[in-house]
Amino acid sequence: MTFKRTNPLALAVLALLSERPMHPYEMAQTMRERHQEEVIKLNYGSLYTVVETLTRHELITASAVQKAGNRPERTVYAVTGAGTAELHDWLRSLIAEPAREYPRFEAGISMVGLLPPSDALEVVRRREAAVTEQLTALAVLLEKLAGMGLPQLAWIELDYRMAMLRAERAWLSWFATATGEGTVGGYDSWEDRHR
Amino acid sequence: MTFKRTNPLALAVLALLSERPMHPYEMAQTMRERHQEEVIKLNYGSLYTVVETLTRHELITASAVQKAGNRPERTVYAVTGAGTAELHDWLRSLIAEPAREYPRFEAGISMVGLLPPSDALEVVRRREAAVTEQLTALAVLLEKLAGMGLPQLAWIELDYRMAMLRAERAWLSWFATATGEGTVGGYDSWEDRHR
DNA sequence: CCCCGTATACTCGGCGCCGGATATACGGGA
DNA sequence: TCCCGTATATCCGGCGCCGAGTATACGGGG
Repeated sequence: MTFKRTNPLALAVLALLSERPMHPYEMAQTMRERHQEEVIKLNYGSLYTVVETLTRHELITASAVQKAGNRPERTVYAVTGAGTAELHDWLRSLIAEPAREYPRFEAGISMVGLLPPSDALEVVRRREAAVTEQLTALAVLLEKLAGMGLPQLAWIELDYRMAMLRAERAWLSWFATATGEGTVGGYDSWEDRHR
Repeated sequence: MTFKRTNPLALAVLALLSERPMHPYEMAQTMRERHQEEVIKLNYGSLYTVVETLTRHELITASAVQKAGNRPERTVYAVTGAGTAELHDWLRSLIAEPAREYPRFEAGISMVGLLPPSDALEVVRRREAAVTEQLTALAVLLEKLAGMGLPQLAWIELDYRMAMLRAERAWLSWFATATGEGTVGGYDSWEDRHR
């Protein structure tokens, strides 16, 4: 069976191992240091599962079993040729081909008519505030990274995320206003349903 | 153990059953007809699992077992009081509180430096084209729904999605241009790494 | 009247993901 | 020297999700 590109954590593993061989725990540490866990969900349990799966598909191999002092053994892995190929191909398709991902907010907002308009207005405003907070937090982080001398390419994903969050905030602001003024299409029957 | 709000399909089930009692297969049909599967991932296997879980938590109950002709038995479910409360509360938190969702594109673009600049430019342009296609497809669908007399509130999630897609397209366009011109921060070392 | 494709309605095995458990080593304070 | 909190490194049971499989009924063409 061919390798299924499900968990992006596997992508991170391939990327890390193409720098140098590592053992799983070290991969996790490195991801933390580089703020990669902001972008790719990291979970120790999943990490070991992913490493095992990659090994089974011969995209990485156990290159050594170290034993320093009396510490538990640690298995060091290295990327194979097929692994490097997989990394690049996966990366290209990840960027080139948008994938349907079913964001939870879309599910929520699609049912907003189930809430009374006043409640809807309140929760949307709360989200707007939360998004604004995320934006300022990102701006701070970005300031810090740029201050450390990192080039834009090193935090390009944060740039993207900020653009998306700004767009979301603008939409939320519009929707809140339209709901408050009662100018959103279908407002009258919406209000009628809730009395 | 308290009910975990993981699968949004459970939200759809609660919403459908607060209209009227249904059996699982009918829920699926209804979701299809209303284009809900565009927003919430529908899978028969998951549907039955979700229904069972909701039953276990007494958010819905099997209200009847029908047997029409010689067809297989079908179990009809109805929402309980606790279920209605859960629906509203879940909905409110889904809208009010942004959840980290790790979009795959963020993972991809964060590693774009691993590709040579020319390859990066190509795949980003391809995504830009794909996003544009999605936008025109959505515009067509939206035209159709509006033509059927449905109010804006009935397709508000498509409105949101279009706003997000437009923002993404704008960002992709900027990034492609900056990469092509070599004006993205860190371009020189990026190019150097790939010769 | 038979055949076969489609619709109806659900079932089931497998697998990946998660979070908590496990076990040892190290370092600093009392 | 003892204790305990933190770091190191991995393991494992359970569960939810997925997609393919099953079985019957209906309806239209030949």
